[in-house]
Amino acid sequence: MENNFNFSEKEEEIYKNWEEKGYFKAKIDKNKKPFVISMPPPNVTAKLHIGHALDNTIQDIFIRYHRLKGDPTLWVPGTDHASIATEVKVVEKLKKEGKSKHDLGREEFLKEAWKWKEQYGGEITHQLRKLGCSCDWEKERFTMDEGCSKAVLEVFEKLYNEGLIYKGERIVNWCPNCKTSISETEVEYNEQASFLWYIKYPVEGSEEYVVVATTRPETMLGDSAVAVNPNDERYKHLIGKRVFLPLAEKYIPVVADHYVDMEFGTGVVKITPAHDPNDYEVGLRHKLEVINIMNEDATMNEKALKYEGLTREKARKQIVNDLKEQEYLIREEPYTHNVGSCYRCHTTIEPYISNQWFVKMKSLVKPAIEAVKNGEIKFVPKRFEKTYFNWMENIQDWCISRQLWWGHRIPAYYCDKCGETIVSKTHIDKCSCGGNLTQDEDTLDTWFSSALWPFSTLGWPENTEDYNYFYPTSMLVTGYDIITFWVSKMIFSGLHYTKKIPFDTVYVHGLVRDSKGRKMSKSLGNGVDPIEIIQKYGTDALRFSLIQNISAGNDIRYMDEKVEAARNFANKLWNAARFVNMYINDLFVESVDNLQAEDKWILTKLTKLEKQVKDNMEKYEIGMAIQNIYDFIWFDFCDWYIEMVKPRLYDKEVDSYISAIWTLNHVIISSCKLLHPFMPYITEEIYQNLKKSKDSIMLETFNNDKFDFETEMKQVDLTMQAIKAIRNIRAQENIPTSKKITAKMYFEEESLKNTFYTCQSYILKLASLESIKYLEDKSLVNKDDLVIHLENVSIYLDLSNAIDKESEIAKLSKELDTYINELKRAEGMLANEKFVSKAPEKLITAEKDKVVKYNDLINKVKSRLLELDNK
RNA sequence: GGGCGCUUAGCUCAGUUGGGAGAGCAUCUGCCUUACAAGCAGGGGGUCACAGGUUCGAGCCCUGUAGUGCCCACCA
Repeated sequence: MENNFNFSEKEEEIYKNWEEKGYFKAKIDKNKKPFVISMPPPNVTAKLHIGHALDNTIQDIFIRYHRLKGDPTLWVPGTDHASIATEVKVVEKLKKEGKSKHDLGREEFLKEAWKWKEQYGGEITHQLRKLGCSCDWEKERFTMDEGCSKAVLEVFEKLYNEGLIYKGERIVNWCPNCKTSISETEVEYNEQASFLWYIKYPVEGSEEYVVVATTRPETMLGDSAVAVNPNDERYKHLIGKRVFLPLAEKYIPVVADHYVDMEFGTGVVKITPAHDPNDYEVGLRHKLEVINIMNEDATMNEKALKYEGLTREKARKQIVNDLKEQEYLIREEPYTHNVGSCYRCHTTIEPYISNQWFVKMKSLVKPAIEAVKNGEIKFVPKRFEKTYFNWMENIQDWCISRQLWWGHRIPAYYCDKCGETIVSKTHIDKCSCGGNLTQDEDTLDTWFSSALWPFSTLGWPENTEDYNYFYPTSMLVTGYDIITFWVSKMIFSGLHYTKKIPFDTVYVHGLVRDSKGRKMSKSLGNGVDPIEIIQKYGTDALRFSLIQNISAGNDIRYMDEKVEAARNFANKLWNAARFVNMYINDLFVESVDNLQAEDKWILTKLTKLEKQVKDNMEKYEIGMAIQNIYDFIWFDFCDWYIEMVKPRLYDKEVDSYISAIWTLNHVIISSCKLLHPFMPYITEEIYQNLKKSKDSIMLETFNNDKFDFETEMKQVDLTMQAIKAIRNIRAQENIPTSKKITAKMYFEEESLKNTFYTCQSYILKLASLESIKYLEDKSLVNKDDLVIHLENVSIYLDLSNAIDKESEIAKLSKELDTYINELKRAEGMLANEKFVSKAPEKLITAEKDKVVKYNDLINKVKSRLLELDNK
C-alpha cells in the first residue's frame, strides 16, 4: 500500500468501477421491503453548493447503510427545471448578448433554455458522482422529461375535472422584474424603513375632511373608496357620503367595514382594490370598482393620469410632492414595515390584479395533515411537524400559473368560436364546435411538477413494475427551509393521486453556514464550493466533516479546520490499514482458535460497536453513529489494540502470530464496512488491499458478530489501567520512553497474577518497562519504590530515587484528598434514607462497593505516607 | 403579534428513556517509540445563561427571566 490514500486519483477510478459494475442498481426482490429515496432534484440553474453536499451526503449514508444491511436499495437521482430561476438566468444570459426573450420568441427561447439545462444538468450529475453518491443513474429523471410531463398533465386534468383547479381574477404577488405571478411561498418579507403619509380627503359638500394614513401614496389614483369601522363613533355620520380624492379630482364613497382597525392610524383606510389584497376583499364586499393603475413592469399606466409612465418609486415621490404643494399632505412620519420581495430576484413584489390559475387547497390538505398527525409520516426531528401543521392549517389557494415560457405549459385551450375553455392532457387544436383552439400561454409553477416527484419518477401514472415495487418511498431528506415549499406539496399530492403517502420519514437537516455563522450568499461572497474542498482534502474528508458532531435539524458551520480533522482521521485509518497489510502474508488463515485476551477484547468491542452504530442509524442519529466508529477506530483499535499486538507480530515465533493477523484483518474490514456509508472511497480502497471475500465492499453485508468475552474484557481493562497509571507517573517525572524501568507487582487476588502474566508482552511495551517482577510477599518491597494502588493490585516502580520524597508526599496527599472526598460522597448518599429506599438496587450496590474500594485505597495511601515519614 | 430553536471548556459543537460533564480544534509538557509528526504519551481548562420548581438525584423534566437566531402572520 502507498503511504497515503491518493484520493485525487483513486476516487474517480473507484466510482467509475462501481458504476460500471452496476452496484448502484436496485434489484427487485418481492420477499423484501425495499429502501427507497427520491433525491430532491437540484435546480439546473447552477452548480451545486455546500448545502447540496450535505443533503446528498446524508442520503448516501442512509442508502449505503441499507445496502449493507442487505435491503433492496434504490436512490433515484434527478434535476429540476426550476422554471422561474432558470428563466431568469437564461434571460440574463441573453441580455448580455444584447437580446431579449421576446426577440427570440417562445420556441427559440426554449431551445436556449434546453441548452442551459444540458450544460448545468450535466455538471450537476458530474458533481454528485464526485460526492460519491450511489444513485441509480439509469433511473435519472428531469422534471420536464416525458414521463414527468405526462404526470403533470394527468394531474392537471384530474384536478380540473374534480373542480379543484380554477381560473380567476385575483390579486396575486407579482414580480415586476420577472413579469410573472409568484405564489405566497415565494415571497420573502423584510423590514424596510419608510414613512406613513397622512393625507387629507375632503368630505363632499362640507368643510369637513378625513385623514387617511398610507404607506403607499402612489396607489391612491386607484382608490375606489375609503373605509371606516362601522362601530367608529367618529365617522359614523360619514358612512354613505363621498369624499374628494385629491389628484384624481373625483369623488369616492365612504364604506363601513369591520376590516378597519379603529386603533390604527386615523381609523380611515383608503381602499385600492387593484393593488392590495385586503382592499381587494373589501372591494368585493362593497362591489367597488377595481382600478388597475400599473403596467406589468410596475410603471404607471394611463389610469394614473399625469403620472403615466413613471416607475412606482418616482410616482410616489411626485405624488407626495404634489400633495404637499396642494396642501393635502398633513404630515409624514417614519414607519418601519415588512415589504415582500421576489425570492429569486429580490425585486419588491407588487400586489397585482390578474387572471391566474389556482388549486383549491382546503380539501387536499386535510388528509395530508391527518397522515402526519396519526404518525404514518414522521418528521425527524419531530418539532418540524409544527412548522408543517402551521403551514397546512393556514393554507391559501395555490396560484399555479406563471407568465413564463420555461416550464410545463398549462393544458388549457380556448376556442375562438364558442369561447369554451377545454382542459385536456392530450394536445388538441379543434373544438367540438368546429372552432380553432389556442393553448394557454402560461406555464405551471415549478413546484407543481416537483410535488409529484416521488411517484412520477417511478413511472406513475403508468402502472410500472418500479412504481409497484418501490413506491411509496422510504425517506425524504431535505433542509427545513424547504418544508413549506415542497414537502407539504408532495404529501398532499401523493395522498390525492396515488392514495398513498409518498414516504414515511422526513429527515430534516439544517443549513450550512459560513465559519462566522452567516448564511452563505452570493452577495457576501462567502459561499464554499464543495468541489474545491474535495480537490484539496478528498470527498471522504468533506463528507465526514459535514456530518460529524451534528444533530438533526440544527445548522452547522463550515470550517476548514473540521475538514482537516476529518482528513487526519482518514489518514489515521489508512495507516492502520497499511500496518495490517504489512503483516498479511501467506500465513493468513480463514479462521483461528487461539485468540488471546486482547484479541477477544477488541472483538467484543467490535460487536458492541456494530450494535451501537446500527441502533443509532435506526434512530437517524448519524452524528452519534459516526462518533462511535471514530472512537473505536482511533482509540480502541489504533491506540490500544495495534500497540498490544505489535510484540506478537515482531516475534514471528510466537504461536499467537496468526491469530493476531486474523483479528487485525477482521477488525479493520469490519470497521470499514461500518464506516463505508460515511467514507465510501477510502473504505473501498482499504478493503481491496486486505483479505476480503467479495469483489467490492459495496457487495458486503454487516457481520452480525456475536463476540462476548466478558472475562477478557475485564482483564484487558485492568491492564490498561495499570499501563495508564505507569505512563502517568513517567510523564509527571519526566522519564523518557527510552529509559526502561522495572515494575514489581503484588496481587491481592491470585487470578490477577495470571492476567498480568499473559498480557505481559504488551504491558512491558506500552508502559516502557524493563521487566515485571511478581511479588509473593509485600514485605519484600523496596521502601524507596514509588507505589501505584489499583483495586487489588499494587505496582512498585523502582525509579532509582528519581523522585524526591517531598514530591511523592505531595502527590499522595492529593490522591488521598480525592479518595476521601469520593468516600464522603458515597457514604453521604448511602446515609440518605430516601436514596436508599428509592434508588435502583444497582446504584446502591455500586455506592456500597465504592465505600469498600475507597477505604481500601485510603488505607494503602496512608500507610505509604507513614513509611515515607519514617524515612 | 404567534410559533420554534439556541445559550455546555478559549473556539466549533455532541450529550435520546434524569444516576458522578464529552469530542475536535486551540493551549501546555515530553517524545522523530520500525502504520501514522496529518502522529504518540501526559496535563490544564466548565457553579452546563439566570431564577424558581418537581425528584433521593436535574445539562436533561416543569414555570419564569434575559440574550440570541429562525419561521409564520401582519393594521392601511
